[in-house]
Amino acid sequence: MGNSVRVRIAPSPTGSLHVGNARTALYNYLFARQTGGVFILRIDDTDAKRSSDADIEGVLYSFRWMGLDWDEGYGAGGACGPYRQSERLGLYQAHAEKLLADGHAYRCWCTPAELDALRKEAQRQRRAFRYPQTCLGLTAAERAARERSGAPYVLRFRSPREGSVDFSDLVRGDLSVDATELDDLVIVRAGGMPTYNFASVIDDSHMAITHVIRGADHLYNTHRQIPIAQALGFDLPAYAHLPLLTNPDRSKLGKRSGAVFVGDYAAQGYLPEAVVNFLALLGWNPGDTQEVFSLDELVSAFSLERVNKANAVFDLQKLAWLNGVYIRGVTVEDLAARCVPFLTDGGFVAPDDVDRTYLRDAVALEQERLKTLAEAPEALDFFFAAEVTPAPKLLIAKKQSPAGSLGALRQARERLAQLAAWEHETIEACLRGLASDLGWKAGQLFMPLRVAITGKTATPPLFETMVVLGRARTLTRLEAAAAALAASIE
RNA sequence: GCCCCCAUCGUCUAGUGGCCCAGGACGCAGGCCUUUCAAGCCUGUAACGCGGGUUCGAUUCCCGCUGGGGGCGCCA
Repeated sequence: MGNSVRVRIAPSPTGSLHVGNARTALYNYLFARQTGGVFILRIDDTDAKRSSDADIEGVLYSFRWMGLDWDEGYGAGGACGPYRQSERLGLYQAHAEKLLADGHAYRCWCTPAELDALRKEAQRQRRAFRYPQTCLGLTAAERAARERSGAPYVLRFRSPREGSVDFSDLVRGDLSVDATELDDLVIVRAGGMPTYNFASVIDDSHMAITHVIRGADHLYNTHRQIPIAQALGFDLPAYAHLPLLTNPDRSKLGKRSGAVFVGDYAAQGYLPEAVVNFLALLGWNPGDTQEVFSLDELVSAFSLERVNKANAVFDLQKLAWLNGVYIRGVTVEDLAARCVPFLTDGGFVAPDDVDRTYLRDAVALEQERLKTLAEAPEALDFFFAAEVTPAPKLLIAKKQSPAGSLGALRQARERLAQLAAWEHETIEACLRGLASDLGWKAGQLFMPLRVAITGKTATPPLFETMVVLGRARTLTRLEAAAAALAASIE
């Protein structure tokens, strides 16, 4: 297994996992699992401005939530550690010195302000900005003077000036960029921190990454990284650039469209299974008509060859549908357990005082109605509320008078109170009998009763609801509803 | 502005020269079922961006255009 697949996901610790990065992680995971390879997690935290342990945990939490476990890397150990770039500075420094010594890199003293002015000028002249290699052209004396001055400097990579940088992408085919388009990019910042493109190349090589699978927004970075890797004498990994996820307006998925973090979807009551399934289908398809996949099924069905090139709009409606599919697919016990956090947040049940049986029976009635877990509090409110307050108007049966409706409510209460057994069949027989005695259609009677015991017009089936609610609650609510209707008639 | 990439129903997509007057899914509309709402089932709606080629024949190949996207940081 010396040449087995090794892939990595390298998030920067921003506290939240962007769904685009989640999709990239998923594809890396699927590819690794399918090939029997190794899935590695590296923390790319070379931007010291934003990097705390808490931020890392936030990102890792989302990976775990999706079920993407990594074999090697941050928190899992491995032979290529440490897996946090801020702890690998010595390695980058050694490579920087090597490039400096062999002329592939040079010091640059240009200040951010100077560069900014240059960029603006280039823009004014309507041409692409490229670092003019000012500091490369310094005379030995000038260079010595700057070095003596102790002024801060960065290290720039000396990009090739001729030819082109070519590679064959696993999803997009042959790609080429003319060397004249390449800039002398900064590889080490003032202060010694490496930049993304530099640290990434070194780590991918040192961690023996065989396939770099990342978003298409990195396409140009690949053209910039290849010369660096070559200058360092590294073997190149294979590359696969994934189509971008976009907003409905086709722009790169970002803040402007609301929820973009995995955590947002968890909070909105989406199941990880649905999110994973949905993300997998954005940019990839199995070649047949299957749409619902477990993570394991994805592992065997996935293939880089079937990844698309065109960007994909992140379509909430399809996610919602898939979420419903999964909600209906899990066991009632499982669903009830998943609803608990939302119910406790809504104040409907106390975390440590949940009547599991009652909760399970109530959830069972809403299972095929819920689109998200977050809907549970509102959907189940009447099961947990001390009382419901139906609008008197809704207690009046269709095509019947207020007085007649009041009578029906009272009779229903009386008859139900006398039932020997509180079961679906007995309740149904009782109420259908009442409707028939009244000369009403069943629906005419059932709707007011539904409103009386739940407070709303859209609910699970009436008899099941009464069974779960129990006789006591049902009778109390019928009584209260009758009183409310009576009051409104006067 | 410059460079690169992409282009099938509103959306996710199948399609690799004839099987396609383009298939599936979500959505939407209608129907069935039915005590409401759902779920389920059925039916319908809707697309190959445009113009040139190549070919007996183009959604499929080539070129151009148009449109869209990404990149152009001492962010990743």
